[in-house]
Amino acid sequence: MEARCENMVLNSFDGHKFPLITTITPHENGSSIINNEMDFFSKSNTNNNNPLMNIHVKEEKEHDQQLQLNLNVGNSSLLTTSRTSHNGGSLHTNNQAGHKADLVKMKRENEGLRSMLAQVNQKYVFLQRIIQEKMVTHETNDEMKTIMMKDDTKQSLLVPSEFKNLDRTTKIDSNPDMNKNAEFDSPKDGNRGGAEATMRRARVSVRARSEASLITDGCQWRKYGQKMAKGNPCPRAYYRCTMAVGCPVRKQVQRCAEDRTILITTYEGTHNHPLPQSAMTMASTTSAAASMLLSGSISSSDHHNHHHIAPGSMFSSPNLTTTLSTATPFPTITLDLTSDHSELRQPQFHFPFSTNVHPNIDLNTNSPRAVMGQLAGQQYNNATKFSGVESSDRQLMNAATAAVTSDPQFMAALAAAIGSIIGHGNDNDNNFKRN
DNA sequence: CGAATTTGACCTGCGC
DNA sequence: GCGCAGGTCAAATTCG
Repeated sequence: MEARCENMVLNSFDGHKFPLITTITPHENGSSIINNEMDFFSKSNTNNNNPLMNIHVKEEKEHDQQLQLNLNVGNSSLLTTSRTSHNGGSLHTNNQAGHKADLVKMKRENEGLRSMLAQVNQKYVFLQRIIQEKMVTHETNDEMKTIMMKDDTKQSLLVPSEFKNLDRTTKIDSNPDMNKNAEFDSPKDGNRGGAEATMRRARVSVRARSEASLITDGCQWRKYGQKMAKGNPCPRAYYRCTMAVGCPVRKQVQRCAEDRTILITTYEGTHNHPLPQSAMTMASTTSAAASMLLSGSISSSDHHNHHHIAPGSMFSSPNLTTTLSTATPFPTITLDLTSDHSELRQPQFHFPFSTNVHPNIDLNTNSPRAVMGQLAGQQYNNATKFSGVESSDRQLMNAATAAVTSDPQFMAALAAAIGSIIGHGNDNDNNFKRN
């Protein structure tokens, strides 16, 4: 569906007769790139009423096949990013120097995006092969069933429902509806069983330095309570979202006891209404973090709470450190935006897998989907290699890998979140490239 | 005067 | 069962 929409956009110029500027750019690998640029500002174009006339459209024919391939895997978010970057080259002047500078800049962007797409595709194929192998051997099905039959209660607590459907999954993204449970809903939702409701009460805590009593997240909040919390002289304030009637989202705001310049904002729930653009960054970030938390909440029955991922983990950036706590009644993921936080020098992503795995992920790409794929693939590799991992854990790892990478909703949220992080980073988008 | 905030009461879950 | 702590409710109060 989304891919078809993208094609509609891409093909929306078919009926228009814009002059085509063709240039040939030598590529570093020896081949040449054919650049076709529609000149919307040509004097010959007397009937130019296309609403996209200010958009500088460039198409690199060399990459048509790759682009289509990624469309087919449902990677629309990346394409959106790609098109957005192209939009940055609007031609509002006839200044030739500026035009050339724009071209050079966009060519660089296109090369980066092409690299991202290639890596995404590579990871996608890799993960798909893994899943197909498992499907062929039925190893996953049998062992997962065995695990589920061992302790139904524990299973329901530890394995999100989308994982239970894994044995019915024959193709990634074949049934997006089955992944809807990745969302966490209002704690007031009475249809939830105890364990499942607990899973859905995942919280995302954001630490940020602020003198103000609230951080600006673009939403409208109404304070409905304040309490003194144990162990903190600063009161905790309770807010609910008032952007829509019945929106289940709550947030708690409290100053850090150790450093009162740090404001800790904890979000719970998912907005049931459209968000303004100003609210999208925070909402998508917290949503993605919560989804990651829920999707990663696969743990064996032992209580080794922390899973450490070396610098370069998916939520790490020069200004973002992520930790996860299972000490609280509800799983809480913390996004630390305080630039001088002590853990910044050793950013960690605590993941509630039972094994003390050190993936040491080499994120040599900026692509959100590639990051996800690398993370998932690396988890799979470590799960299969690590001698101390129990067989059931390996299977759960496999299930998690498949489910996380097959959940388009989660992928979209994660892409938005990482995209927002990248958007605030440097121009080279190297926030995720660490060693 | 309506909306937002404050604040004490109340409810719930959990550990002992 | 009791006490504690977290979370929510709603009447009272404040604010624009």
